[in-house]
Amino acid sequence: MQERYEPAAVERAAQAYWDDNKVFEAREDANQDKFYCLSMFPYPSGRLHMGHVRNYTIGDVLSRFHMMQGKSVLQPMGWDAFGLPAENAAIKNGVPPAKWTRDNIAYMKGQMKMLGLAFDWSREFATCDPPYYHWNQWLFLKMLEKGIAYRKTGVVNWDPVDQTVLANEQVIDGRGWRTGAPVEKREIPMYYLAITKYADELLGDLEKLPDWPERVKTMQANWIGKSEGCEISFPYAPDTKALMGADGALKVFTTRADTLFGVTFMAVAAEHPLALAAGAKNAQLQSFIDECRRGSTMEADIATQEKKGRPTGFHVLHPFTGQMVEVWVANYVLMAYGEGAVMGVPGHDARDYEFALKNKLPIVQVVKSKTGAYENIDPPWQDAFGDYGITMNSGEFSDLGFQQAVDEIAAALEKKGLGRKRVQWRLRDWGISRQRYWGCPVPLIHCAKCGEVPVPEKDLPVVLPEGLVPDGSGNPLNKTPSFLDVKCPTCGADARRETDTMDTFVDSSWYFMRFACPDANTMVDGRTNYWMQVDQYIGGIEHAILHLLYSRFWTKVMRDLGLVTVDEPFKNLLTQGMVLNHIYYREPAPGRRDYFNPADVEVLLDENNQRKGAILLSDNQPVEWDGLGTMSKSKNNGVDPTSFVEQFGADTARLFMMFTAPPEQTLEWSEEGVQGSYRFIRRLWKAVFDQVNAPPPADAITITEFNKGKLNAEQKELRRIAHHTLEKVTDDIGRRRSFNTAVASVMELLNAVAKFDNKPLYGRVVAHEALEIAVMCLSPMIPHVTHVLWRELGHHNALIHERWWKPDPDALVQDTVEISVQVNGKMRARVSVAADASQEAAVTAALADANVIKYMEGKPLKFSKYIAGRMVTLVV
RNA sequence: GCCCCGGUGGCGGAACUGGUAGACGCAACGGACUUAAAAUCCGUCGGUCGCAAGGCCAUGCCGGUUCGAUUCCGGCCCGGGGCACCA
Repeated sequence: MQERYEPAAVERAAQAYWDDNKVFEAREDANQDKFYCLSMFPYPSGRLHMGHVRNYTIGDVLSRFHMMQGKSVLQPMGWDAFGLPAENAAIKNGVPPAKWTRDNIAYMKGQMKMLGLAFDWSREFATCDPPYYHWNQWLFLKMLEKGIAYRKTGVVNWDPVDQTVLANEQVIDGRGWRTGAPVEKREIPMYYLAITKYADELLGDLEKLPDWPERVKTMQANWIGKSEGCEISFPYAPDTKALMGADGALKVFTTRADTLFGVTFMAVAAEHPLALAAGAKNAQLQSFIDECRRGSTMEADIATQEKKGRPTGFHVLHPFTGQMVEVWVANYVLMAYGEGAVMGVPGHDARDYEFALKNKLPIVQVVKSKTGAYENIDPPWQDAFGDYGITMNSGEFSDLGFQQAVDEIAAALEKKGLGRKRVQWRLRDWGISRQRYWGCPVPLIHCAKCGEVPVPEKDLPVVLPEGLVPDGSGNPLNKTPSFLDVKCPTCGADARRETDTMDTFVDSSWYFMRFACPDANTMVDGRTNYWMQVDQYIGGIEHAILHLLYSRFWTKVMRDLGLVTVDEPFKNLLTQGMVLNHIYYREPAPGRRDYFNPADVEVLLDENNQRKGAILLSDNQPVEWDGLGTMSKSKNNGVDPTSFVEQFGADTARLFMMFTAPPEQTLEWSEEGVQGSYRFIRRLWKAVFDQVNAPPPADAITITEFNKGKLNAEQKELRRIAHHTLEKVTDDIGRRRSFNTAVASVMELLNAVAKFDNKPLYGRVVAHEALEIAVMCLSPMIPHVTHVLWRELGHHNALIHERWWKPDPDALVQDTVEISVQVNGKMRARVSVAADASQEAAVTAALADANVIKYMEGKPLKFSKYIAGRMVTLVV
């Protein structure tokens, strides 16, 4: 064994062994437990960033750990290959998206291989491969048959200069990113998937996911947003009857029917039919409606914009009092939620209150608090009273609690035919049409005679032509006759192919099922039922809602079509935190910033070890610090995985990421931390080197039942630490997924080995066993170096093929334990008691301590408790 | 604006079910080795009072529950993620 740790040689040797022996090719084996471990597949953006490395390392640690538990492990990798950046690159460089994407995949795959990840590459695919997206199209047609996929209009961002639809991220301050033209909202026909049909199940089945983070489930539940409330109809007043040309009513949905008597106005969205009809008769109102139609479609923008409204001049009637209530158009009412109209109750809703104050509308109090606050205050008071309380000023419905008021009002409305209780979901159906080239084609044909005709199954997949180069002005498929021109499958006449492609979330909604059977000539096969569910899914918290919800929905649709047996795709979910680095810059001119990579900057500390500034190493001149941010090209604070591995090796990168922060938290990059991880691996290498290169021990015998009892106290203690470490690491990786504490405990073990005297009889055997445990425990995190060290410790079997050891119960027993003693909640002493001491014995020992006696001040004991192995608490 | 999460020494973090706050690592400081540097090894390391034993303060801020709160409850401040066409 050589004394020096050389990561490049070690990693080459270990990777060669794994490749040559196809160690990570997964096999379906009915006699073994299976473990399907999946990291979210990447978008092939060009190069791996450290966030990817972190994500895949977490998955790799778990995969290797479960392999060593004797499970049949599947850890696949693929590419989420359709999407906007490829089109942007094409616009910039004139390269077809397909070529750009496939080049990126080749480069990033090389980077992944360098990291020694235990991927089964035989199952790799990209979502832009026709044999994959074939089944997007096939399932879309099945959904069309079932009525889950359907057509309706939807609102998009429209760039009037480029005559093209823009993604939200292409809208900058309300203007098109390329043209600078003010963006308009435009309604166009689109295809939708009826995810709302599954709203109840998607909400209820969150209970079937005990191993998901609570916060993700909460976010999903709030997103689905089940509200129980009332639908209420406000009949048209005569003026509105005349406008709309018929009897009718303005429908609203509310969760606060108890405030119905507080209605002082109605508000409808700019797209509401009543608004459109009124606008046609009133130029001023029409210009306000036009103003609302400009600007962003994003909810965050709508919710933060100034609340504006205009009266329509038309009225509806209150369902109980018959009073005339004026209808307003307001920019904060969303057409997509509920009925696109709300009743305005300024006394008891914060947004309505703000709106009423601004527009000088009356405010009426109809609920008072149970405690007396907000009782009969002359409006306008300082704020809306939004809490539940007791109704007042509500005719026959006064003096009721919230639930009773809602129940009685709903019943009365139902009798009049003007309302009923119902459930409203916040969740909206999923619009999947994209007016873009680089995506999966929607398999439909438009025929002048037959209308919209599905592409027959035998003609699937509809293959996307790969050589086109978008130029930013619309979808190039619309200029490609070879794609566009097609015969109608029904009547044979000339017809036109649909040019919309699918949202890329479709591609990622079932890729995890295809990894089970990437070569199948059906969508999925029996192997999918073998591998599903994904036992462990790992990815960024930014996917907590959309991707995970769409995948759950898609899985349920496939289940209902009889394609799979599972109804939830991901058993256990880990949402990993982001990787941050420091940001440094100089401002050579106002508004212009030059950013510097943290690797080229030295931090200056003051006498208290506090950061006082930083200088650029190349010129020793100061640079400004702008805090921490995600690694990005624009801030020049990225760390390139390839050059990192060349310098330190993959194991150091992996160890640093696993040790520095728990997986769910953000991770701050630190050059010193990297050095620390590298140093630890060198220490481990040196410890094994010292062990195997010392002269052969006279006591080269294993720890057996026979001689365990002959160990001295120090040897027993090292064995206890070693087996305790094994126990803790097994639990930390297997149950808690707490990799940083697992590493920390092995560090403690190695510290103990360093202090250990291996000269006496059995000493070297005990040290050898401790090092074997350290190497095994670290192997999921740093697989290359441990692969080599395991061999050096005398094992013929490769470490990845070893079964994970179980701690020796004999090694773990302790005769006495140190416990703490609290008097009246304050720590006062530590005493030693037998490990199996009773409460009585422990309390007696505690009461004998001098410091305890001092703080008891001779007072009688009122209460005592022994928390086994930890502490005694005494109250006087 | 709405939903969710987080805040602990100079720094990253630990404390798993309400029971020893600061494991492990980094930085810093002192020492050994060295012609020297690097590397390595040994030691100190929240604040404060004390010769010491030991005491007091301290987990973003304010308040509460409890024998006991980083942990539970209420209110606030700050930072981050998501908001449906970035993926």
